[in-house]
Amino acid sequence: MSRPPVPPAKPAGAAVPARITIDDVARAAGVSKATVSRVLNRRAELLTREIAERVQAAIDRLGYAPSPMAQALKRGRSRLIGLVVADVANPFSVAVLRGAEKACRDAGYMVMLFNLGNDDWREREAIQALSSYQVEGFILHTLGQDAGALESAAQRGRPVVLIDRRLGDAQLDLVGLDNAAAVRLAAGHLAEAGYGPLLFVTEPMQGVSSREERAAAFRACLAEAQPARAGAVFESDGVDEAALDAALRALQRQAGQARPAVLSANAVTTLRVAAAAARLGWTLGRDLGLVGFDDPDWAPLVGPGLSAIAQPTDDIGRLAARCLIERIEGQDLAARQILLPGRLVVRGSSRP
Amino acid sequence: MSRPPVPPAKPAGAAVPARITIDDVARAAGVSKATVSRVLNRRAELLTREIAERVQAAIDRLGYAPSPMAQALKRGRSRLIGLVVADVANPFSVAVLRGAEKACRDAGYMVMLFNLGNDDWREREAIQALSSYQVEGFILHTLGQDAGALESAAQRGRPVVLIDRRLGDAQLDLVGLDNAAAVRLAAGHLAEAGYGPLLFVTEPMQGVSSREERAAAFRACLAEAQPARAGAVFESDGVDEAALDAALRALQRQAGQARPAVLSANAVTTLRVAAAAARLGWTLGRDLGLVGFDDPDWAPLVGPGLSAIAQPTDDIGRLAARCLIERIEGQDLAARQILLPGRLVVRGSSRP
DNA sequence: TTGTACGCGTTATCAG
DNA sequence: CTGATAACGCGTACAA
Repeated sequence: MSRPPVPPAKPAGAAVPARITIDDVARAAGVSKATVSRVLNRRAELLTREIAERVQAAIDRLGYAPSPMAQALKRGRSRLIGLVVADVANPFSVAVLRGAEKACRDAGYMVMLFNLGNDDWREREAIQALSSYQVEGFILHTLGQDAGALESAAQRGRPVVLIDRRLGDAQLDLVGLDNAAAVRLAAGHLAEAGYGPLLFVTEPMQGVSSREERAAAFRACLAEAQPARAGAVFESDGVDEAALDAALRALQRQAGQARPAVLSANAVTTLRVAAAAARLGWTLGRDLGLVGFDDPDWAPLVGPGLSAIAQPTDDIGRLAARCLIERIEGQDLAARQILLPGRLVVRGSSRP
Repeated sequence: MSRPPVPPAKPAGAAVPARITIDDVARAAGVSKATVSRVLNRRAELLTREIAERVQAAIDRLGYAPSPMAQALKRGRSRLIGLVVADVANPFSVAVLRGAEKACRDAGYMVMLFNLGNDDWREREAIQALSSYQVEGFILHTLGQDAGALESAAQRGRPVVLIDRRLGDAQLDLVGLDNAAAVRLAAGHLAEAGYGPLLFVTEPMQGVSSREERAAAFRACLAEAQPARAGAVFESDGVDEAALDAALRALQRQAGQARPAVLSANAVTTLRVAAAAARLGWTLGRDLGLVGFDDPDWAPLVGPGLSAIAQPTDDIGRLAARCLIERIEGQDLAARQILLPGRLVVRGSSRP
C-alpha cells in the first residue's frame, strides 16, 4: 500500500525519468524541502555548513534545477519578458530583437516572442497571450494603431517599454532614435553634397510615430533652410511601383538643372527607391542622391553603395531591456525617453 | 476571524487588481471551480445548459483566462515551444523563424526564443534553459558542435525537430533544403550559361551539416561533369578579406580564356563575394559569375542583380513547427526528413 | 449533474 | 538553525 497510484500522465513504454523535484533532493540529502529551498535562495548563510554542503552535493549529483513554472506560480514572478515585434521581416526589428534578447538573457530572463507581421489587430492578441503567460513586462515595437491594447498589461501593473515608436499618448518609457537630429543630419549632408529638391519616401504613415516624426522633421528642415528648399513627402505602399516612379520623375522635372535626392525612411523603402532608380535607368549618386535610414549589411553593395543613417540598434535593444528590467525590479520612476543619435555613413549614393 | 490574513504579496500603494482566478469566476457564477473548469475544457456537454451559460457569462464579464503556468504545473503541458536559432543576424534564420512562430501560434503554442549568436557553447545552455521552462519540444537550428546538448531534452522525452542542419548522428526529424539537388541546379545553370572553373565559397565548415553537404555535392558535380570541370572550395571567415581576394584571383588565372564563377553557400558569403568583386573591380556576370544560396530581398539590387537559389524558408519553418506539434501531440513515428527543393532565380550575376 | 479534496513544485510562515 | 505546513491556480478522481 505504500506505492502511490501509477501516474496516468506517463504515456507508455519509454521510461521518461520524471522531473527531479525539490523533494527528491530533500530526500537524497536527508533534509526537508524548506532547507533545500534555502540553499537555493542564497540563504545558506543561515545554515550549518555541513548541511548546506550535503544539500548542494545532492543538488549537483541529481542535476536538480528548480521549475520556473512552479516558482512563477508561487512568487508571481515568471522571469519572462514579452517581446512584441512589428515585423520580423524588417531588419531593424531583428537587429533590436537581437540586442534585447541578449540583455534579457544576461539578466536571467527568458524572452517570449510575438511577431505581429504588421497586422495591427494582432497587437491586442499579443499582449493578452503574453500576459496570460505572466510575463513580467513588455518590450513593444508597436504598430501604433491600438492604444488600448495595453489595458490588460497596465491593469496587471506590468511595465512596458516602447521601442522606436510611441503608442497613443501613453506615458511610457521609450527607447529609440533621435529622429529630428537624424533627419537634419541627412538633409544637411545632401545639401552640402550639392543636391537640390528633396523627396522623403516613407511607408504609409498609418499612425506610426517614427514615420511621422521623420516626415515632420523633414518638412521642418525644408522650411528652415536658408534659401528655402523644395521638397515633398511620398508614401510608398510597396505595391504601386508606378506611383513611386512617377513621383521620382516629377522630382526630376522639378529639379531642372539641379540634382534631385531622396531621403528614405527605412531599409524597406530604401530598397524600393533603389529598385525604382534601376527601373528608370538612373545611377544613384549621379542622377539621384539617396540617403536611407537603417544601415543593413548589404547597403555598401547596392549600386554605388547606399549612404545611410545607421541606427544603434544593438544599444536600442539593450537599453530597452535594461530599462524594462529596472522597472520590473521595483524602481518606480517617471516615464523616460532615451533618444539615441543616428550616425551618418556616406557612400556613393550621395556623392554626385 | 473569517477574514484570511492580508496577502503579503500586494506591494504597496498601486491597486494592482490581482489576477482573476478560477475561484473568482466560480464565486461570481455561484458554482464550484470544478464546474468552471469543465466549461473551459469543452466538457460543457455534461452540464446543465443554464449553468454552462451562467459560467460562461461570468468568464466573459470578468475577462478570465486560465493561467498557462498553473495548467503547465498540473498537466505537465506548457503549450510552449522552444526555438533555438543559430544566429538571428542570418536572414535565413529569421525567415524560418517567421514561418515557425506563426505556425506555432496558430496551433495554440507560444514560442520561447533563444539566439545562439553563433556561440556553440551556448547550445547546451539554450536547451537547458528552455527545458527548465517545460517547453514541450524544440525547433533547433543547431550549430552542430555539441551533439550531447540534447541529452536533457531527450531524457525528458521532448521531441526535437532540426532545421537546415543535422546534429551528430541523432535520429531526429529534419526539415531543410535538398542541398544536393540545389547545388546541381546552380552548377548546371552556371555551366549552361558558359562559365568555366567554379569556386564554392562557404563559411568555415565547423561541422555544420548543410555547409558540408553543399560542398560535397559541389565536388560531386565537378567530378560527374562530362568534360570534368575545374573547381575548388574556399572557406571564408569574414575577417581575412585578402584571402578571399587571392582565391578569386587564383580562380581567374585558372580560368584563362574562360569565365570563372562562384557558387556561394549562403547570403552572408554572397555578400562577401560581391564585396570582393567590387574590390577587384570586377563586374558580376561579365567578369565573374555568381549564384548564391538564399534570396533575400536585396538580391535584385546588388550589382546587376544576384542570381540565387531561393529557399522555401516559410515552408521550412511552417513544416518544422507542424512536424514538431504532431510529435508533441502524441504521434510516435520514425524520424522523418523533409527535404524541400530550392528554386533557381536567374539574374544578372550569372548572365555573361 | 455538481461539489470536495488533493496534488503539481515552490516558497514563506511559523513552530520547534 | 531546521522542519512541517499552507498557499500559488488549476485539473480531476471521487463522492454526493
